[in-house]
Amino acid sequence: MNKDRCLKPATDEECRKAWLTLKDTMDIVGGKWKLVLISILRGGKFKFRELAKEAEISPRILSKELKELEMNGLISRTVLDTRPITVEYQLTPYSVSLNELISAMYDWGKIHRQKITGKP
Amino acid sequence: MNKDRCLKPATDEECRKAWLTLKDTMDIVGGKWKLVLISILRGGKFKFRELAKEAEISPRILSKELKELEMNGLISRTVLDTRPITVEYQLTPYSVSLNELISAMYDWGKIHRQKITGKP
DNA sequence: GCTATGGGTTACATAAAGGATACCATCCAA
DNA sequence: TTGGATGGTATCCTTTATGTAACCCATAGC
Repeated sequence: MNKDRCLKPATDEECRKAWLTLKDTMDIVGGKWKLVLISILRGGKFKFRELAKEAEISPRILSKELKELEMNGLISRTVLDTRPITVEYQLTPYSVSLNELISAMYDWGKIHRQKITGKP
Repeated sequence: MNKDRCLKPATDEECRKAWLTLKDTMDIVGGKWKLVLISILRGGKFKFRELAKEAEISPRILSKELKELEMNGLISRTVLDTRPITVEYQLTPYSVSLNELISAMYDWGKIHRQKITGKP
């Protein structure tokens, strides 16, 4: 099917698949924190508490979000043999595949803000 | 700032703005129904009950989602002078500005599914 | 008046997401 | 043996999102 539009010639099944794919993406980078954490991690490696402080997120939620991002191959978790141990989180090479998407979201957000505020 | 990465040289303030912009976008096209409705409306005009049936969404939620999409200029609502009156919803020309974003979401969803399932 | 159609709204209930706080475990150093 | 650093968990609670069912309003036909 045409990826840009779900036009009438497409079957219902094809249309459904199209937005299921969109839904998959939303499930993985949607929610309040995923893109915030990815944005922060674009700045380099962070330890658990550093991330918590940077994002102003509670440890419970941070822990959950990091697990989900790791499960989806977007970040890696490295335990360092220090005393006491420290854990570093960083983006994986695979996470680069999100660049276009994030860029598109950022661009549209700017376009839309211009439209709403009327400012250039 | 560099729109692709939030690197260390950027100030905290700039980083914050970057993900606030991402958040704006998520607020408008995120959630369970927005992209589903936009996808459906790419197929043409729909009346209220047609949309409800097509998306399998309850009238209460549909009403709310349509109002939000309309407020953001993405769809238009036209009352037709029929008996009883009917109301048509359709995408606005502005909604075309979302094409790149939706395309990027769709592409990444496919890429990611391939990675997860291992299938081509 | 009774019923049907189209476009919703209201009131209520449940599910999912997010947050605050305290706490646990380990290691080490004073 | 007490206390700080680090990486979390456990518990409880609030807020937001979504769902269900019934209902309201106008009009038209019978």
